[in-house]
Amino acid sequence: MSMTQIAKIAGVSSATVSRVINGSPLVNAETAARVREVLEKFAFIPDGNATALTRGKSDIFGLILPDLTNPYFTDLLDSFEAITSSKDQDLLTANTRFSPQRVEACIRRMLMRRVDGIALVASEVETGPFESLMRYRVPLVTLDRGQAGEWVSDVSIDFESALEDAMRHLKQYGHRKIAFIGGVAGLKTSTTRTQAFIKALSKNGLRLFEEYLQEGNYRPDGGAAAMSRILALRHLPSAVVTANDFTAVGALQRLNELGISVPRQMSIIGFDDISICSLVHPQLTTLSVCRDSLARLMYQALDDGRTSQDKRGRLYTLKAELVIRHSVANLKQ
Amino acid sequence: MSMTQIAKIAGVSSATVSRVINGSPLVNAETAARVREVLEKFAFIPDGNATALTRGKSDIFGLILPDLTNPYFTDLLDSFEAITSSKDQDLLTANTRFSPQRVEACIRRMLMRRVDGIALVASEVETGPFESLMRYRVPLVTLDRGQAGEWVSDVSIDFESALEDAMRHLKQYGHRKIAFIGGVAGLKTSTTRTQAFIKALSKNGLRLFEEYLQEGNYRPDGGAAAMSRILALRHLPSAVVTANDFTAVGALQRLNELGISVPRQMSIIGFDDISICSLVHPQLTTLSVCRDSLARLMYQALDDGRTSQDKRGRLYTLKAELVIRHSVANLKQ
DNA sequence: ATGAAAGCGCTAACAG
DNA sequence: CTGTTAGCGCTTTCAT
Repeated sequence: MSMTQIAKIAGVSSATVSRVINGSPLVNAETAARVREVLEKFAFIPDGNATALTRGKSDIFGLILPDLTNPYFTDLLDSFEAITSSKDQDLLTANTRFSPQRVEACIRRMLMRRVDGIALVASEVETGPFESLMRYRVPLVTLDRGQAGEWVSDVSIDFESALEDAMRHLKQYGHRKIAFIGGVAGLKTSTTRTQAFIKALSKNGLRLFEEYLQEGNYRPDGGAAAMSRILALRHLPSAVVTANDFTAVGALQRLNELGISVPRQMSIIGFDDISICSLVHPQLTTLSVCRDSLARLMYQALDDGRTSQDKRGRLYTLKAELVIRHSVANLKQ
Repeated sequence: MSMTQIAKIAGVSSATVSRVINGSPLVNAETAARVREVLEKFAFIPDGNATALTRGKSDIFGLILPDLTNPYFTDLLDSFEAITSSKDQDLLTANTRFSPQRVEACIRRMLMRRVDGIALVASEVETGPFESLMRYRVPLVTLDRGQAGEWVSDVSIDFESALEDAMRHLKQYGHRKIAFIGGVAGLKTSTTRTQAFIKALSKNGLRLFEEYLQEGNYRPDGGAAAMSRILALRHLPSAVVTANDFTAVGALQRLNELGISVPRQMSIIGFDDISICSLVHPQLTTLSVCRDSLARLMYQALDDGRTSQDKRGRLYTLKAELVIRHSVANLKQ
């Protein structure tokens, strides 16, 4: 069933049908009613491909995520989908599983669909793809890259100030020896977080112990492994801060396995505030990143890029907030 | 940049360019090479909307999920995406958040995109939408509805045999008083699971206590609330089985909060085997549903519907497997 | 207020 | 092997 057929049946032209469907005001009320009747009778659904073809835009957005196993990202998806679907737009989702090749592949697929914008959350990607993307003039927004460019915006979490808050909290509670489990060494996001940790330490006049800087992989197993390494150290820290909650949960699990009491014998602070934080025992103190705000910012960046005549991408920053639960001990009591 | 332009530059017709792009064998190697050169030079990406329009199919699949907060569903998404992207197909994701209205809305959007198939995981939906869908002849596959029809297949988890395994396990360990936390009353999937539990009890010669049948909501808070209700009972069960892991995790959390030791004072068995199961303490014994198999089955059902001339949908069943971890006590020791 | 017609970018007969 | 051509279904001037 096509618009032309509907038109024929309703005794009008396809142009009129199109106008009715798109709510154009320049259609006689009676005609419109008649058309609508036919439309309903045949439960007509216009072909979006044709629409996209003529309009040159698709009302589809693309979201590229690195790990659908991590609630942080699926929460982001959740929030992002809520926005697009509320605007009657579609969402193309892709998962790179940390593979740069897959990033290329799905960007290409999205470009084929002529998406109206791409939200790229794949920190492992170098600048290469972006430059090649520019020629297609698709609004792009990235997460935690900390740099913008033509057609590409970025929203970054303010790790520094968040980690400062965490350090202050730990310091107040009497912690002096604090370890950090980061992400995969080499990735830019990992460096950012580790540097932020180091800076936060010094800002609070806390000493940095090299062996307290451990590498993780943003996943629980990495957190568990790093925790084991920390526990093997001659001098144990009293608290561990992690690059993300998923890591923290893994660390906690290892501690639980070994019968080491949290927070009595070891304190933990995570990052993100994924729902598991309040599902595990003890509930995890963490630095909360609001995924709704994140999604809103990213969507807005994309939308701005589409709407405004200005091609320049912007830099957005989002604060994380310390959420105190039960994984940090007060050593001063 | 369009195919016609590429054609002009390469000094051929757009048909030839099309052939080159689609790897048609009937193109002279030299011509092909020349075209490819131009294609590369301009980093040409064909317009998928035009392709979809002419071909009448889009190479897009739709996946409709009820709750992106539940790892069970995002795992399914993960697996499903792996399949589609490996075939260079796109995936439109939608989240209904348990709202039937949103189901309608996103089905409509997917129909507009002329998706090649829809995987609908939204148990709360009545048959209505399906019948109206049939007229569009889009392959559809549902989860846990247990019925097929024209153009709609279904893959269902075999709750009965899974729960029988669970009951046998509990019985062997000396459990006699077993509670069940189900889903939202009224939903078909909930009834299915509760009935399966009841049947499994009787198959194992175990007695059913009406007050041990508690309602949940498939989410942790529902599990926690139900657990509280169970704990308020005069005669406590020694074990609790839940309709899904998310519920079990909530129940466990409540138990942990109250200082009730699992499994010493209360045993738990979940359903699904989401990753949190091995992240919480103690690690949860559960009935594992392989999401990869699930996704593969659903995809296959969709693909069959597309390929085969036979319009009939099929019924698929997937077994769940008991995974023994540390949340069930052996009362006989 | 409505229709005719051109065209979006691509594919697939059909010719040659 | 390659080009011509006729659409696919919709939107959008431009007339009327």
